[in-house]
Amino acid sequence: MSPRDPNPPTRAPRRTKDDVVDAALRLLDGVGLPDLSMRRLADGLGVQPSALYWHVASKQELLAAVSGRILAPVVLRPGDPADLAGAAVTLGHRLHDRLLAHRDGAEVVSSSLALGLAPSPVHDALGDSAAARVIADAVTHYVVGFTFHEQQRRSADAWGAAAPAVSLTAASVEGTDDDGFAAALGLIAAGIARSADGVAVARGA
Amino acid sequence: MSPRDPNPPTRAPRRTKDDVVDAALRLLDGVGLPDLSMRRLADGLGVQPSALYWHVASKQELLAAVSGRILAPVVLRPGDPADLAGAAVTLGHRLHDRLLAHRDGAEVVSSSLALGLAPSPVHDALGDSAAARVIADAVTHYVVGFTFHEQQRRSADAWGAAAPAVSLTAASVEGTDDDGFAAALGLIAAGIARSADGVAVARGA
DNA sequence: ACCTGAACACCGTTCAAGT
DNA sequence: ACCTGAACACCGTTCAAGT
Repeated sequence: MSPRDPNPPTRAPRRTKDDVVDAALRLLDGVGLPDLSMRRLADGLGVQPSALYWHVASKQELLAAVSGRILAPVVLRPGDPADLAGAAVTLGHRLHDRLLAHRDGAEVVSSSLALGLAPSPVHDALGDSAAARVIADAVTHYVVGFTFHEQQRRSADAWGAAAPAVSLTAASVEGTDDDGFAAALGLIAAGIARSADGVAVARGA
Repeated sequence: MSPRDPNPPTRAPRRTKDDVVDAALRLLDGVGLPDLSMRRLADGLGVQPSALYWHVASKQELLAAVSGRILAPVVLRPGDPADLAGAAVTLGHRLHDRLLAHRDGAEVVSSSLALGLAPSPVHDALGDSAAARVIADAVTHYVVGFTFHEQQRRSADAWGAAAPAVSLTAASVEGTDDDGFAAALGLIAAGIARSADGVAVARGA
């Protein structure tokens, strides 16, 4: 065991920032955002709470990294529509899917985006022309907001079955949310197709 | 001073739920959502923290009541456009204005709406036809999300002047946000006008 | 009807010190 | 480089008891 031994004596296992973000994402899925505390996270990693602050500067920065993980697959891929409207709709659905893939995903991403701590994947994918920015804004805020609402409804239904409200009016139990989601996204797409470049809108008081 | 004296001896001033909500809204404007605690609120009212729980069941219920106050003026008024697209745009601008009128207004309203604890004024104003619901969803989520982002940007700029980013690309310093906002809202309006009733949208993987 | 006092079970974050 | 130990300054909420 020379000082340069490539296999030094096994020391206590140490963590990397990636490990911490991994653990945070799994804890999020396990207990939800309200119960995702730095102390619980440290517990799961077998570490003191203060140790986390060697890896991340704050809880907000950690949640931004978690958001980055959630959003990573929201990109344009070969074979995707080349026109702005088509690409925007594709990205919108992909974003929706990713947010639903993790408990409270929309809420986590919503605040990270608002704080400017996570890059917006739709903006990144569509480029930074003026028209693209407007479209990315509309799609991103609509999808995140809709999914946030959707996820709260689901967890409320799951916890207490406090009267399924007026869900009788819906024909299909599972298809309803997705249909409403797709319809409004189509609305935005129709707006993109119609307004092309110049958008005129009357300012209502 | 009979037992039925209409002007009984002045007792210690007591609070109503309205007083508590008023104080919460003023405290929100003063210190922002992260520092709006039940203890601070109780302090301002000259009361023990536990006393608040006689008036409200939880902090979330209190914030929902605050949201209700913020959103109260978001209604259709005589003289407003009668068509769905025009009414939706008018309500969108009115909602935007109300959210900006209070510190962290968009964040407070965003979670109250997601939790279903505050009624959505755009949905209420547009009625509950299938088309109206889709439009109300698009407008509400877009406006709340955009304004949430906008308010975080503003308070970040205000606190630390940590590099105004790429704001040089914008011609007018103050008009920029509003222009982007109106453009995307116009996009949605154009979608409403175009899709009329039947919306066809291709589901991108 | 409205509130106090005291407690329960927690938080995020900092920082000197250890290895 | 990575973590411990201990503390600081807080939280939301409950509940018996007071007036």
